[in-house]
Amino acid sequence: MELALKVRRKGQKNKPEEAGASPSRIQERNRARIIEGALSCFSSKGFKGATVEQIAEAAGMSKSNMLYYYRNKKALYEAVLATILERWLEPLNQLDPSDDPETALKAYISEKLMLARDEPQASRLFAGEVMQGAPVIAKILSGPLKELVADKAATLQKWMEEGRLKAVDPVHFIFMIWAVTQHYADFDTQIRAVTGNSVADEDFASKAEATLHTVLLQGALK
Amino acid sequence: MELALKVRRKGQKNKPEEAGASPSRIQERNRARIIEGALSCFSSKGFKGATVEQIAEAAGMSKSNMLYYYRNKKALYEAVLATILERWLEPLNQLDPSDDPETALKAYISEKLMLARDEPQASRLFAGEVMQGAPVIAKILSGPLKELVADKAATLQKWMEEGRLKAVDPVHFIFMIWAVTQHYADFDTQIRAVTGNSVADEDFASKAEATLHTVLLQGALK
DNA sequence: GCAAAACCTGACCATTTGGTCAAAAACTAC
DNA sequence: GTAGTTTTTGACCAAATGGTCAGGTTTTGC
Repeated sequence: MELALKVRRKGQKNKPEEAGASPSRIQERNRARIIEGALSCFSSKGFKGATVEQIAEAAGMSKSNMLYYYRNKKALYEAVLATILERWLEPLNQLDPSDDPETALKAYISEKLMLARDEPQASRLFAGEVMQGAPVIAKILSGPLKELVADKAATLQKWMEEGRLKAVDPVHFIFMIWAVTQHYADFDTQIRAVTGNSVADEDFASKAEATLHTVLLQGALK
Repeated sequence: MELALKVRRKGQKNKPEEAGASPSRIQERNRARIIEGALSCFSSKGFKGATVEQIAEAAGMSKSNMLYYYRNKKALYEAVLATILERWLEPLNQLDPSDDPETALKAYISEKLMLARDEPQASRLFAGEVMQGAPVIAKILSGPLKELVADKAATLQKWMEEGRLKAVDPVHFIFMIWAVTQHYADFDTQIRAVTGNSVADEDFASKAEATLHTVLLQGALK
């Protein structure tokens, strides 16, 4: 099993910075650890607040070794963002014009809420990046994301014209869904303080999901 | 006009740290400048990311002089948070059991949205503090805020029992209002990138307000 | 087994940064 | 004007931190 995986040849250096060549087992493992540790640190302390030493410790290796894999702090930060970005924006894609609006929206809301539950750190990192003016991901927001939103807004618009959805501004409606679902990750501390519970708790998550479904769908469906 | 304002006497030192004695004109002015500059810096760069030098510059004075008014960075951060906190949590108070639910909720949503428009930096600072685990305001969240939410949840509950509001979880409904309104401040960068507009723009704010009213109220009213 | 490459380490350094302090300047009350 | 107080400054410092580097260790391909 797993034969012929080594493509690298002698005399062909494979510096870890260059993503081209196939990474070794060690590299894969360490890269994953580093990203994980960095996500944890960056999301809870911000870019400046997280130190490379802390991240290295969270990743279970020395600072020097970590810097062997990622040139510097900024490159590491960008790598973490790149890792979470796709998964973060992707779910919106599942909205299809040929779907039943109620079913599709319900599923989308649930998926976003589960994402907030399962990856709260990613949510917070993303939020932090945007709140600081999105210095790293600005182009993605005004490029691919903008197009994606335009596309899905058109889908909502179509449903409205078919009389299956109330006439509300589709873009603002999308923002509403993002806001209420991500809130459960980003403001988890506040929610814990106020309710004693968190979206990590199954019953609480169900209650949240039910409320979002009721309000958003009854508020939007015709 | 403005007679007899000087209460201080000779031989009675008035160190700026002590909030007791009446502050001088200069002190009042400088304190205000500092808080303003600090809010701007902290909200856009986070606690660690903002340097005392930058804050001092934003406040239009030397670092040393700023530290004459606030012992250290942490004290300054706490002062900024204290300044915005009351205004931030207060609006919820206007929900009164004797109000008409539709009118009251509409007004509350609008007020929160206007707050996001007028004080986006405060919103972002608050969000950042909570996202990092609310190290400074934890006690306020689990104390006064928790009580306030419990009280207002009871108000919503009463409206539900009177059949004037759909039976949804009142606490989650409050969270929804917070989430969608603050989103316009906290994610302003993303909203700008995607739509080209911001809640700072009047027409855009109206559109947002209308959408929030429609969805949240139609989703909650009976 | 033996290069060569990949991986890892600890010592080291330059810079940034929060904060101190002594003394000068400006203001206030009389 | 002058003495006492408040305000302001700039020089200074210690700690933290991001990053480098020379060299050691392990792994890999053959």
